Amino acid sequence: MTRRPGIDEVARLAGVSKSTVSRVLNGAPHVSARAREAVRRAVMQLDYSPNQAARSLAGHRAHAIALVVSEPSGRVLADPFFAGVMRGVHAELAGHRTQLVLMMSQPGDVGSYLTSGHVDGALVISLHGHDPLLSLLHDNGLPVVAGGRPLAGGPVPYVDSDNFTGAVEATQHLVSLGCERIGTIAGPADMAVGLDRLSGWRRAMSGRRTDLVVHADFTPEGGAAAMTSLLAREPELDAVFVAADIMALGALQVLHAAGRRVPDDVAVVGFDDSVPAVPPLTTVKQDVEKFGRMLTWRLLAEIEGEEGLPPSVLLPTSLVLRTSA
Amino acid sequence: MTRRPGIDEVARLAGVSKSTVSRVLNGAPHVSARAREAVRRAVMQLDYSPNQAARSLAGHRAHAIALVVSEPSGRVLADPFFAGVMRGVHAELAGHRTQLVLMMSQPGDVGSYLTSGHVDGALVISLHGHDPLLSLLHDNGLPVVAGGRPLAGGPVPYVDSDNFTGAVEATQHLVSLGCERIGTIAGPADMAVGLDRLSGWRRAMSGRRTDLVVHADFTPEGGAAAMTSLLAREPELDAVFVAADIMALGALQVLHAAGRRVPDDVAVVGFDDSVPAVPPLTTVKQDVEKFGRMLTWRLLAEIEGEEGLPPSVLLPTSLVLRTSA
DNA sequence: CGGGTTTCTGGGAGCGCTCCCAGAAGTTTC
DNA sequence: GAAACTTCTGGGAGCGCTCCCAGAAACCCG
Repeated sequence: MTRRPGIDEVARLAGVSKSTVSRVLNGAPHVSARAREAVRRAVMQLDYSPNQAARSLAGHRAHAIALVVSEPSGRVLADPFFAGVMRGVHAELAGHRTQLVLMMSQPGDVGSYLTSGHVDGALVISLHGHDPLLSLLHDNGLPVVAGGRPLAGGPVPYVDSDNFTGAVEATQHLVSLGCERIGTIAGPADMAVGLDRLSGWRRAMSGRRTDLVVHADFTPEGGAAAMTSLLAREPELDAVFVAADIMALGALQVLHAAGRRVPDDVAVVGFDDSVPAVPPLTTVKQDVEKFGRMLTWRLLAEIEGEEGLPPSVLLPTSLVLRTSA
Repeated sequence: MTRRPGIDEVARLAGVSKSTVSRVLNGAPHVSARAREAVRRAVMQLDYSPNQAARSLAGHRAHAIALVVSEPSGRVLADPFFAGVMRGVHAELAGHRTQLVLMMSQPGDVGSYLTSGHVDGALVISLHGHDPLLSLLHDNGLPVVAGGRPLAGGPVPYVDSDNFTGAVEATQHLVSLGCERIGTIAGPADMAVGLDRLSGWRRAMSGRRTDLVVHADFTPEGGAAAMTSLLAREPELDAVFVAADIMALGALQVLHAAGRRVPDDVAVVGFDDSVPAVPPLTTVKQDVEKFGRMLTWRLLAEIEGEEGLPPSVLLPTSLVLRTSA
């Protein structure tokens, strides 16, 4: 590896000082067009790329943000929801000269790592229960935005989908179909996304039987187990609202194996619009890429110290009718 | 944000010099047990965490590796294969005090960024065609390991699944079932993973009709389109080897919509064992998490300058029999 | 056309570590 | 008991930038 050129080499070649090169690189004002052009050419010619470590050290900015997956299992990585969010994060980051550092929260060390100036801010996703991580970061003055409403509340801004309304619409659709015994495979009871979708189902079910609830963990296996138990509890079940397409995949397998036709015997509505299934799922669509973009935009704005930012953002959902209900 | 303690504060509290603290932090030899313990306590007490930027700058090590997704669309992010790999990468990285920086290759800038000492090495995944990225990095002396055999060959070590053998087994299974008109939905023609699985199919089909090939792009939509065109070309089709479960999902939808029963009318074998489907897919299983771990282990070993490393690794696959064939 | 203002520029301190070097302390060997 | 190690320790240069400061150059107005 040939030694990389430094900023002073660029400066020498361009016939200006280090300071001027630095200004050009950082888009600072007060640089003549001539100097700017000379630097640009020198950079090109030397294929210069500034040393990130030195920039961070001198500039007190890490030029990086963390995406913290607050879940040891890494389950969320396999979730199409996460993939979409990540695409959005990347899209928003493009052009910001900011790197994305991925972390999986092993309770304990992550907090102090993050608050030590290694990143300029953090996106925390898949938050469970009353995880103290968020307040830890916030109290240390690190800009943070949560992906999904934190169950514990608190001052940390968040971006979330309108899970409640989405669930209401999904369930109302099942009701309007004339279904009588409508169950739900809910998300984890320690996540807002799980509770909000369940609340939506409850709301739309008001006046009806609301005991057909099984919580699962946003995995296909969890969905399958939940479906099995729902079927055991109510063999006459004729509809189910599944709080995530990924769980619906498992549920669909169980229904198929049990000889129940979908939608004729059991109508199914999912959430996320993230996976193709047989039969194609009627589901609540959310724009996950936008979710990721909003999250990132919000964090970058926070880092830049912008004023008058909305505390939180709720993204709309919409029901997509297909075959399963 | 209260000012973070520096290494000299730790040194003062522990009653030793900066150098000694540094040695303890980096696990260097020649430190007395007494000093080591004193430093450990001071670190604890101050909740000290070293400044990464300064470490990198002074130590000429970034303490980070990049995971480069060589695909602008970000398609691969949504692939369960990628999720598994990422879990493996993380697992292997744990305990190595090394961060994971995620990059999506926008041809051009990535190369010079990576070779500028911002990371100690790179994992390049989802390589298409004769992408010059790999040789660019390698020629600049950056440790690199490819995830999936690079089509262009070259000296870069890689980790891959035994796609050829997997495809042979999958196809042989269809043949042994007595299927007559066996098609394949192959992966992209500019990726080794696509070509190798296709070669496997061809090999197992020797002596038979091998024109029923449609390439697709590892997405459900691509799989659906390919299935449609296959069906149009050969309505009597009675089996299909789909080079990825994620594409099989789309294919299954098309078969279902066309009124073809699986496996009675058309037998389907997938690859990856990554998604639950209706009916459950007979598929070629690969251990993606191990894939990620191997990749990372290999890269870290390369960075450490270990000798006698295997040039490349081929992971075994196995056929999992379920309902679809 | 002189004083103010604004735009541009270079010099150089210092960010918080690592790592080389040289010296102190402790251990072995004949 | 002196020489020859080995183990431990502190001092301090320097990694490659950013950013503050002060001075030079250009511009503006009455």
